[in-house]
Order: sequence, then C-alpha cells, then structure tokens
Amino acid sequence: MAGTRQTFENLPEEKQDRVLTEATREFADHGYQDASINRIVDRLGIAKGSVFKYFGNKAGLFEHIFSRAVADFKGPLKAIRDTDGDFFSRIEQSFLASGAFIDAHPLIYRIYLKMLFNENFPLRERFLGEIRRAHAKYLGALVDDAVASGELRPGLDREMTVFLLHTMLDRFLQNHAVPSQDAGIDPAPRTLAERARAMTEFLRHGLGA
Amino acid sequence: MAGTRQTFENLPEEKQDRVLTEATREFADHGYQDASINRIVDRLGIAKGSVFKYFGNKAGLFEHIFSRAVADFKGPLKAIRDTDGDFFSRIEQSFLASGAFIDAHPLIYRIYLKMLFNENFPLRERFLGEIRRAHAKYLGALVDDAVASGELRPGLDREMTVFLLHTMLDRFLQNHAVPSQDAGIDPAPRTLAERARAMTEFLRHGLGA
DNA sequence: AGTAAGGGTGACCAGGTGGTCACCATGTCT
DNA sequence: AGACATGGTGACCACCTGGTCACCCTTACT
Repeated sequence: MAGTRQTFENLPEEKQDRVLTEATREFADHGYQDASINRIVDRLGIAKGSVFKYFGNKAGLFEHIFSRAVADFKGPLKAIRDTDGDFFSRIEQSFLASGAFIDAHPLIYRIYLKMLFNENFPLRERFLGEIRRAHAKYLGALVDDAVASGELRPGLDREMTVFLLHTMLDRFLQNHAVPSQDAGIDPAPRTLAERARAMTEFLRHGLGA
Repeated sequence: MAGTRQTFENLPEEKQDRVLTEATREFADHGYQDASINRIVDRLGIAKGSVFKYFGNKAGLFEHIFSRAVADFKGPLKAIRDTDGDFFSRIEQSFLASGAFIDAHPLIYRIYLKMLFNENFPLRERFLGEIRRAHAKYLGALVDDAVASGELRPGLDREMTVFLLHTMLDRFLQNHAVPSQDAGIDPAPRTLAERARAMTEFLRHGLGA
C-alpha cells in the first residue's frame, strides 16, 4: 500500500523540505482556497498524484504544515517566561523574541495573518485557539508576577491588561512583518530594538502628561 | 446600447439596494477571489448577464461597492475633529463613533479586515491607502492639538504617538467586530462604552505603577 | 403600425480546480 | 526468475469559475 502519511516521512529529508517549503509559499501567497496544488507540483517538478499520496488531500497538506508551525510558535515565549528581570524588560524581551521568530518564519506568519480574518481555513478554530491560549497563558503569568511585585498600577483589571498587552504585541509584529508602505501611520524608529523600546515605554507610562 | 454603469443607476433604488446588499454579503463571506457571481445571482433570482451589464466585470462590482464604503468611512471621524473637549475624551469619542459605524456597516468592515492581509483585492493599495491617510490625518490633528495644549507627555514622538493611537483604535474595533470566542484574551468589560473608557484610561496612564 | 432603445436572459465557452487510478520503475526479498 | 512492496506518474473526471452574446420583452416615440 502506498497512500499514507508515512510515505512522506520515509522520503529523503531534503525532498521533504523542498515540498513543504514550496507548499508553504503557495499558502502564504494565496491563502487556503486560492492556493493551487497544480502550481505547487509544477514548481516542484513532481506529479500531482504524489502530493495526494503524501497528504490525502489539500486540507491534509495544510494541516501538516500549520500544525508543525503552531508547535514552533510556542517555543520562543517559554524561554522568556522563565527569565528573571522586571516586568517591562520581560515584555520588551517578548517583543524582540517574537520579532525574531517572524524573521525566521515569515511565510508561516503570513499564513497566520491571512487566517485571522478568513474563515475558510481547515482547522482554523483549533489553530487560532491554540495560539491564543498559549499567548493568554504566557501573558497572564507575566501579569500575575507583576501584580504580586507591585510593578503594575493598582486597580488594573487582569483580563483587560492581558488584552492590552496582546494587542500591542500583535500590532508590533504585524507592523514588523507588513509595514504599511506609504501613509504617515508607521512609527519612525527604524530598528526592531528601537521600536520594541518605544512600545515598552508607552506600555509603562501611557501618553498622558 | 445597454452595458454602462448608467444602466445600474437607472434601476429602481429598491433593486439597486438588493443587488448591492447581496453582493456585499458575498464578498464579506468569501473575500474577493472566492466570491462567486453565480451564487450572487442565484440568491437574487436574476440572470448572470445582468451583473456584467451593470458593472462590466467582477472587479467593477467590487470597486463600486467598496469605493462607496470608503467615502462613508471618513464621515464619522470628521464630526469629532471639530469637537471641543480635552484630548482623551475626544479619543474616547472616536472609539465610540467608529464602533457605531461598524455596527451600522458590519459587512463592509468584514471586507476591510479580509483585505488587510490578502493581497488580491482589486485596487487594494488605493483603498487601504485612502483609509490609512484619512486616519493618519485625523489622529495627527488630534495629537497636534494635544501637544499644543500640553496634554501629552513631553518628548513623545509624533509619528509614534499616531501609530499607537491607530493601533489601539484598530484593535478596539477588531475586537468589537470579531470577538475572539473562547480564550481568555478578550477584555472583561461588556459594553462598548465600558471598553472605550478602559482603553482611554490605558492610553492616558499606561500600565506602570 | 413600425421602429428604436434599453433592461433582462441563460446556454455556452475556455480554463482552472481538487481528486482519482491504472499503470510504471525500482529494489528487495525468496 | 518471480513476487511483492513502495514511490512516482499524468491522463482523466466532474465541477465550478468569470465572462460572452445572440436573442427576447416591454416601453416610448414617431
């Protein structure tokens, strides 16, 4: 029998990588529905049947790619959670670590962004839920620490604080990955580090006089 | 001759509305590429040829819908710019006004969100640019006023401040339109007004002790 | 009554899609 | 040499897409 996921994993690693890279690029460029298996196999120079042997169908291919990515997503955060240091410097670390992750996996992040507001990705709810929960748990732990040590303003609502942190992190990453070309709505600071610093300062003090 | 945009505008208003509503819903549900003209005309109970008589092609239909929407988008902001009151209450007003706009045009906002990270919408750059510029101009004016009256922390970078305001407004609206179901990452306050208030307080004071 | 114009129609077209499957090539056992 | 398993192939299928166009129907004007 030749039609299992095993078939793909038996392949030489080099070939596995080529297939996954090209498929990931296709999903990043076109989302799920508009991604074309014909284009993928044309670029790879293999037969269409092979892809269906490896992954069963289009959804199987996507799930294979993205479930691995979700697992990787959670990595960089854990490293920081176990770090010492005050609340705001840990936040700044998070900005930087997440930015580095996105620099390392730009295609995956583009898929994630497309999935955010586009309903018809396979397993969308599961994937987004996993990512959100990981983030919420991570940020929630940071906030709890900071509340305990008195680093946060008293009277802050925990949920709201987590939401705000998540917002800033999200937007920092979006802006890092997809700078909005022309309009004067992008922040001036050039480097990742400068922007992370500016965001952190804002989180600390707000805008008021 | 029967093939101009005029043809559509000659139609009874009631029919124009039905067509635009159904087409808008299709784009909101499926984005641009996956939107199906066949489905639209099936739901409307009219012939496919009619749509092409009215708008020339699929892109023409989309442009007709979204260019009207962009014009409407700019409305609610202007009203506030001419308002008196301190900086932060004007910001809070902006949250509320934008939220109201989205409640009134939920389908349009869903299209906007899809367009944000999906490249293949016709005239995407132009539309997004217009919206961004309108926002940047509006927020920039608010910031300039606040700097002049000393309501903002000294030393704030203007661009960065506009960016941060835009971020918060954007995210406030996203959360209002598409609350992220399960995970504990949504803010606790229930009503639009409560959330606007909480966001504003955060903008004023930040999170630091 | 004749005619021109405009809205409306739906069978039809070329092209692309995900998916199938009978078949082929190669290597490894007995 | 034969049998079996495994990976690989691409013509083929049903289906859907945006778009076309020759034709119809109704109204209005002469």
